[in-house]
Amino acid sequence: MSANRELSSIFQKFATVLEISGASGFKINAHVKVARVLEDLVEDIASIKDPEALPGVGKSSAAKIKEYLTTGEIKELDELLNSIPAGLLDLMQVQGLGPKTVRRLWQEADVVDIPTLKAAIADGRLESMPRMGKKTIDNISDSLAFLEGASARSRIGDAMPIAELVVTTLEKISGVSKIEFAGSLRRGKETIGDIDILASTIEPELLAEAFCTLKGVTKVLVRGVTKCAVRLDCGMQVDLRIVEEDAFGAALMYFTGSKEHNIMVRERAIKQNKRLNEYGLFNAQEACVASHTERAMYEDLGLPFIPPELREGKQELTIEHTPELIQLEDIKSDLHDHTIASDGHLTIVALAEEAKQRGFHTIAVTDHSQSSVQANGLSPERLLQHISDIKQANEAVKGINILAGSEVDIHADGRLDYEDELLALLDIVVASPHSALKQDSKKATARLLKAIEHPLVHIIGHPTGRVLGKRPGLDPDMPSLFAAAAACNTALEINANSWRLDLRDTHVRGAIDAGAMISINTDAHAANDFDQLRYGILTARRGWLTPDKCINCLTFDALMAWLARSC
DNA sequence: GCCGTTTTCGGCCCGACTGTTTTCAGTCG
Repeated sequence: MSANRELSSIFQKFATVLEISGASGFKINAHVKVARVLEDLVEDIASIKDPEALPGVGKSSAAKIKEYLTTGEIKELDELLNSIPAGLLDLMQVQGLGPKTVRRLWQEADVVDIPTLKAAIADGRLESMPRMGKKTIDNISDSLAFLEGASARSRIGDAMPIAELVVTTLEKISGVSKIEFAGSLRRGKETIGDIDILASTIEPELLAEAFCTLKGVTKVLVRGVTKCAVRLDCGMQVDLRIVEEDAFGAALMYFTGSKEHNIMVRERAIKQNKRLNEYGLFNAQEACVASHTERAMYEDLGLPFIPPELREGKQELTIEHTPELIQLEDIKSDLHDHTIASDGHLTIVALAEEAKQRGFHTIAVTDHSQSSVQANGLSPERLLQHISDIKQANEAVKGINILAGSEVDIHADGRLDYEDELLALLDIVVASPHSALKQDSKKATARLLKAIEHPLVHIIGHPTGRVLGKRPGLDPDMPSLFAAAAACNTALEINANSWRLDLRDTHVRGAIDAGAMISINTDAHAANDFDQLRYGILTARRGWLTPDKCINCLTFDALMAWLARSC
């Protein structure tokens, strides 16, 4: 919900202002935590009577939330903002500049924003400040230049192949016994800040040297004994940690995070009179009781193994058994794909052959409908011909079932882009929003509800229409969509394309808790689009999805029975 | 500011690296 997003960024801003103002770190963290809770909240914050019931939201934050919802502002924040130059908040985005330095720059060198910082560097004003040597100033200049050209976070679809290339390159270096990526990438987050690589080696110098001279490295940011960091030509930062092999599990757990998960696990250790850090789990006598594998660490803490995708500091520590989360191998069909009939690059047969190679028993051909002119959407006449072509291909291609379908546009008012008589001829109907993606929340909710409740619709494709980093997409009341999807047995899609990942992770959890079924599809337009399925799986796992809640895991007969269900 | 299976008060994760200083503050994750 947009109010959730607004309030989340307001609390984040609050935290930054508090930092610059020199407030207690715990108070700052409390605000960051509230920002995070609001960002992940699926329900509309305005519909929650008592925000204090949310974990991490106390009396004071709840009052601020209510104040904002009623008046559109938070007085305390406004007063704080008035006490410092607004540009100082931008300065906090510069790598290497923290609250102390920003404050000093302001009070001792009249630096109030990025332009005045640049001017201060140019006229040599900073050089006279204590603890401000040439290297520090050079680093600030470098960070400023980098900040101008960089986008904040990378999509998982960009980061994953780079991380895998770094790992496969470095594992060949002499002495390396273990190497794996950790961090938010291992947790499968849709966007990644930087890539964390963890390695064990008997020749650390050799590995550090190989890492710092990797192809594409434009700057070595850190070069220590156990820690190195580089920046790549694509703008991404990669960190390498070198750890003892015996402590690999402890380090992997620590550097996989999330920070919130680590804190929760650490607190659990403390309650058991133990101490946990990146080197292992230690008892009261300081003896290491677990460190080699993550599994051993969790076990000693009395926890089942927690899959990395669940480690977000939410309810994962309350589980009694490791949930059987969905895996790539569980997917037996792809139910949303395009051919050259609309904007795809493959023929029906080529698409089917590609799907067969991936081990699917079924592929659905769902080209665009008539209103998607930009995507060469099919007129009713062309669709009729297409259905005939698909049925013919289904006869010709052995070893896979080809379903005749459509990705039919959901108009702004919720009507579908084909008449019911035509839709009834199809094996499968995926209904998706493609236009009017800025309409208000109320209209978007009504629009999507109408599509979910339509008896001929099987799946809602990329329900919000968001594109990561480009457009936020629709902002409907998600819980009411989940309830309707459960009641009508309409599946909600996780579009696996890494630009979309829509539904997002938190929505997946909300949908399955409400009893709705999920469909994970690649929306393939070309052969290698099938490779993106892994990102859909990671998002699904982050949403605690198990195979029994996903229609793509059904056998062919079960899938056909599900498609034949009545609303 | 938030929280509670010892607690409504007293904790709140903690180590590595850099740059500058000469023993450590600041930043990062």
